[in-house]
Amino acid sequence: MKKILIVEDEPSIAELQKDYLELSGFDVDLIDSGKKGLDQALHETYDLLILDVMLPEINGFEICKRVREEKDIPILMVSAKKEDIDKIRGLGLGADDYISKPFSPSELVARVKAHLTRYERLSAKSTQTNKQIQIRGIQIDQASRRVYVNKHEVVMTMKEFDLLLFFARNPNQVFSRDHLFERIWGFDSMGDPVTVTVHIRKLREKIEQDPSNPQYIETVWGAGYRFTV
Amino acid sequence: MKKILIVEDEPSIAELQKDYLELSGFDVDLIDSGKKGLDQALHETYDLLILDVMLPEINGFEICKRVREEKDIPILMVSAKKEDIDKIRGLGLGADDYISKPFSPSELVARVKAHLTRYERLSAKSTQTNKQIQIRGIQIDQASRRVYVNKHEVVMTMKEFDLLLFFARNPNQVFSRDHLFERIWGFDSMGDPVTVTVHIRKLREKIEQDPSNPQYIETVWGAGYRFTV
DNA sequence: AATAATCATCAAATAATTTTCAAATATACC
DNA sequence: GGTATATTTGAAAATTATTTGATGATTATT
Repeated sequence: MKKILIVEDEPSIAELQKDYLELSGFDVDLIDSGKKGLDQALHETYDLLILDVMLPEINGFEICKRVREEKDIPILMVSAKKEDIDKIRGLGLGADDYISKPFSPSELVARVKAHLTRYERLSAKSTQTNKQIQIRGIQIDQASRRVYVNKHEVVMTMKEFDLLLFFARNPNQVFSRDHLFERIWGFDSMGDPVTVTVHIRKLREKIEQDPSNPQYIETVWGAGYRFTV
Repeated sequence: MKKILIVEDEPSIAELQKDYLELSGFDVDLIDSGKKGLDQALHETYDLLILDVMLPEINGFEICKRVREEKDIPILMVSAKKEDIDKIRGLGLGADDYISKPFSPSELVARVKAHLTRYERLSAKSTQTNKQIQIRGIQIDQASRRVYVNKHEVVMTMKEFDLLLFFARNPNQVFSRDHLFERIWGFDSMGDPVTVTVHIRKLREKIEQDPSNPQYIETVWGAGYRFTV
């Protein structure tokens, strides 16, 4: 869950922001003074910062600049004054975005989400991990089409891989030979579904400890096969 | 000088954008069709992209998605429709910002500047490494287009270099011949994807110890090729 | 304009996968 | 327990994909 810090001294606005962001599933902290806000931002870990420009003690510009020196998180500035907006733009403060008051709460939420998404994209190459399927001792990397059984790589042929992937994506369901043939081979493919059997065997030889006693791909008599989790 | 690509089919708007951005010191290219725009965006180097959503042939969403898969530059989407704006937000396209028509030119310039600044800030750390790719025994210097295998320079032709660079940027992923052909040769390029094969071989002859037993660019039967790290 | 380098095309050779088939084995039902 | 039905298995045949070398076309360089 993403943590957001809001530094805003006007209670009504602060509460409005907090409510909407929490409703969208964020973990929100609220602070009403610039001094405390800066301290909190520097010493706690947040994923995003929302700063009001006009604040007691230390203003939003100053906080932005100071935080930016140390932290690399998205910072959104909020202000009612047009001059402020220009200042945010012009001055190289390192703010990521600005929102002018009055703003619609949904606009705020949209911006927050956009910045968090972008930040994730730029910082971590998280794209790699979401293509991985891990089921019991079997790990499937879709992008590289590699399969590991108990951490050891097992080289699969195309049909074997497709079959395994299909099972892994639909575990604990029984599929008939005909059904599997349609799904993996294509519904307009000519040929005989019995060929599925042979591939099941090949697959078992590669992933099962004892292929005649399968622990992953089980035979369901009269119905088909099931990848058991 | 920062290079910007605008993909916009309405000449009056396109010219307006171009004029203002050039006045602000940017180097601007203008393209009026989605297909050509995507091709240009993928094969030239730009610092920022401005995409109209409604375009002939290929729309802005599609371009955004495809460019994002390869390039890590700010993308601004432009649209008149409110539904589009919502779509840009909602769909995880990877757009960095959206601008609704009609827009003030100064607003556009401000946004462009903001995104370029932010992007520079974020990539500042990795800037050195950005131009150099080092994978196992292979070092690629993008700026000079030089390749070193085990510290020894290997001279590459254009296609060989492009192919290697693409693989190096996307390691451990299987790409089909068709996919590679689209990416390296351009998606609207006529010709046959089998030509990829020949270049793969040439590349292997240059970077592999034993080209018939490749350690870097592996053949994944029935699926394509994979640059293994 | 000549030369060199690169790129595209093709067909033969090779390699790997997929399919087929029949015998063997297992399961369900009477 | 016996029979019909379903599944497994092994090996060979058929198919499909990839590699390779040679050749002509294109492009850049001198």
